[in-house]
Amino acid sequence: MVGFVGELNSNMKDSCRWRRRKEARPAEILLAALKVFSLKGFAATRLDEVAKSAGISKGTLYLYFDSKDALFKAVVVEFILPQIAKAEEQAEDYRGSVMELMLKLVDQWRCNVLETDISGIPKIMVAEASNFPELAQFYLENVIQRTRIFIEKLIQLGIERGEFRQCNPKHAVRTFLTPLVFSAIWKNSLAPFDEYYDINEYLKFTMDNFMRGIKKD
Amino acid sequence: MVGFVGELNSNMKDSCRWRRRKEARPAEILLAALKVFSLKGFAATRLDEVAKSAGISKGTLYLYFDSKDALFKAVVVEFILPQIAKAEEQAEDYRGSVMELMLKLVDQWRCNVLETDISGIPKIMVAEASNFPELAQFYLENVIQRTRIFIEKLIQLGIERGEFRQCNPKHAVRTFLTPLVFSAIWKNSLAPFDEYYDINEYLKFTMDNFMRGIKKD
Amino acid sequence: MVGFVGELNSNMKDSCRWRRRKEARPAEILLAALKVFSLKGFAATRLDEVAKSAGISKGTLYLYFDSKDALFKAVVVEFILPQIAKAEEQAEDYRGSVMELMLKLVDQWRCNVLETDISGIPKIMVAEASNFPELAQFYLENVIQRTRIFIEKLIQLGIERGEFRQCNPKHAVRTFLTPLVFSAIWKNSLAPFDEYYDINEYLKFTMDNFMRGIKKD
Amino acid sequence: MVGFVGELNSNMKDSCRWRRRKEARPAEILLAALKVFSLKGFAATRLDEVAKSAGISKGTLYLYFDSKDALFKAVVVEFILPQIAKAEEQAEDYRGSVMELMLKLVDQWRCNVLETDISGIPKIMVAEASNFPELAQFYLENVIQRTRIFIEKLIQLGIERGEFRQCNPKHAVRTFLTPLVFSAIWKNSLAPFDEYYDINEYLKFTMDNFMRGIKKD
DNA sequence: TATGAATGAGACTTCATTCAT
DNA sequence: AATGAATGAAGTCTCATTCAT
Repeated sequence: MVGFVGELNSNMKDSCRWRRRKEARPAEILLAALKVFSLKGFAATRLDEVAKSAGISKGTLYLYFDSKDALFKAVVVEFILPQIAKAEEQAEDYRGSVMELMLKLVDQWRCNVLETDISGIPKIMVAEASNFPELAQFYLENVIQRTRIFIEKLIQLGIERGEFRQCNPKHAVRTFLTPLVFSAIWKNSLAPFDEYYDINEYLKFTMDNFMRGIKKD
Repeated sequence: MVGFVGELNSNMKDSCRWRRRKEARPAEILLAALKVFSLKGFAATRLDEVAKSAGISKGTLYLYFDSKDALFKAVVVEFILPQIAKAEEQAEDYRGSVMELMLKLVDQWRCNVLETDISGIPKIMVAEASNFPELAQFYLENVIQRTRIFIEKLIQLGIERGEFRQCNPKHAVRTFLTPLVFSAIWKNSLAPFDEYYDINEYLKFTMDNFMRGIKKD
Repeated sequence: MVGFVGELNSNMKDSCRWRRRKEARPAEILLAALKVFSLKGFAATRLDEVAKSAGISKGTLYLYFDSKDALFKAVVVEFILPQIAKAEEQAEDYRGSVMELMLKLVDQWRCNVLETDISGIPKIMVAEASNFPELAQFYLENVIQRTRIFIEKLIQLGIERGEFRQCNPKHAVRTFLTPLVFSAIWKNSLAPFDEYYDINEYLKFTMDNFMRGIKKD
Repeated sequence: MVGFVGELNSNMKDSCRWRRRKEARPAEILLAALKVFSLKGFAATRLDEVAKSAGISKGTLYLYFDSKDALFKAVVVEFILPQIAKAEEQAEDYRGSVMELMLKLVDQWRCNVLETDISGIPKIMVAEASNFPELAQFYLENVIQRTRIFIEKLIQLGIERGEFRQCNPKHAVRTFLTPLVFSAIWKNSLAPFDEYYDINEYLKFTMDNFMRGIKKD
């Protein structure tokens, strides 16, 4: 439930609260911070709450992060970069049609991001971009653009192979990515107030419709 | 005068919480507040700044709005409801294919929302939903669900008329709306940091691809 | 007792606490701050205490001064510069021997600085110089060096007129000023713990001995 | 071992408050603390910095000193008392004129105090007196007054021997000591920001002028 | 109606002190 | 004896809100 960071803690029982845990602390703090930032946004997040949620005192936060700003940036940077890397790896040795690969990537993304706390990051980036310009810049360059380039190549390949119709890949990329990002944002904002809706079904439909629209013939 | 909004709230507890205090409409205040909230988010918005931007003193704000919360809610409610009404009107007397109507609605929405300050509202709703549960509830019921139902009927009609293939309209609605909402969110968050990109072209492509995917054959 | 700043308040009774006093506030705050800084030093001074001593709330301090640092600097700058100007004026139209003038200046200094709260400033400058390098720089240039140059000219004149023996004025200046500055420092540090001692008598003796040592023959 | 200091405190309440906890002398700690306290003042001194400067961990400080207060007091007491004793010894067997002895003492003081880190102590005493009343009391009794009495006897002797003119020794003592103490204070406060100035020359001049003023004829 | 000076609760942050190792 | 991670009290500073004018 806590995603990949949780693994670091999995062999630690609550009983060892008294243990020195310098190694594990940052990951625990980041996880707690991700949760609270995702829920409340940057300004409304109280460091007290993050600390309590991480099982430490407020002062201890400052042993690991210089400031609330630094913690926020670390949350974004530390959680998101491994996801990009992981996605790129998955694509590397793929054999098969571009369409199949793209659907597979959607599935990976669903498992690794959408269904974990990491899904909170797009929302906090979107909400706080103008308050953290350098972070926004960083995110754009290292996450957004990197992803766009990666997907654009696939679409280009699909066009060349005759899987996809002739079209502007720049638009196609964004059309493909929008439902993914949006479902993460929605899940962490209004979905809890909305009636139940199976996001899997949505992704399936949306992607199917995307492929119907973009495939040749 | 106030009744319009009041009616919509009639099924909410404490409904008059974000009603304006005075009859005179401080449109400048709401406009200024919309701008600042859209840019900074709720918590990072300073009432000082809103007041200055509206050309009044901070104290005067309190003649019209009970609190920062109330101002925020008023911004959302006052700007967004007329948009829904306007969209519904436009559909009413339409003669022509469903597809044409839907594309026309996209265009209307682009002019009336995306290219105005109103486009800031989806972002602030998404960012602050969990900090304003009643507002989230209100927004969902009066904006999101109302829009969904409206569009769902169109899609249903399209299917019945044989314009669209047989499919689950619930998913189709969300697939259709996602690019609209997302482009508004993006414009008010990361777009200013992104390279230039013509959002019109994006909407055209996305909607075209949506229609290619959903049309019969 | 409060010195020249007090005059600004002299026509205001306590009863008008409820009055707007934007004009008078800064002077009141500076006076209170001077007292507390003089007593406790910079770091040990609590803004709560300054505020209470000035009869205002903690937040009000920030309407007039950006930070504790800014308040501290303002205290030094605002109180000390007028003293320098006043001293220079007094010297301007003097007719008489240099020795008489210098003794008169000592007397003026005693009345205007030593016996007022302003005497606290040399101590706080000395104590905090290394924590406020720019302030130290400012103080040296605008207070210390200006005073030295002023006195050096007098001594030079005394030598030329044959009142004083041939000597290095650079050293004579410092020899003359040291007891003045030191008595201000002492009064605001260890004197309260010391046995009673008439500082007037000290100044008289010290200056008399200085003049005995420096006069011709 | 500890007795030496202990005896001096025997007439003070709570005298052992600033005694070292262990017998082993952490001379490095006191030296490091002297430096940092002299530079920054009491409150602005971080125990982290003292520890680092002494090459130990922050926790280790507490093996030797009960608190920051205790460390501060120990610094003052441990460094200053031996200086007094040393000065008194030097005077003991002196054969020659009082004037010569006094100038010799100035020279000793210059070597042993002014040119060492011990010169920082007068500044920190002056800066922190009111925050450490008992320490101020102790310093006055065991350093200031002891020195005054010592010098007063010399001056008295000088008057009796006809070296000095008839004058009030109480004032003469302070006039003699002021330049010494002040030069130590200055060196550790504003001097680093001031233009270069040879403090030796100053002392020579000042003492020469003092003697010119006080000698018979 | 409009102002803006004043407030004070509440947040971030620091750092002396503790204590399990 | 020595460490350094952890704590939490206390301070600076912010800003929504009030209220006398």
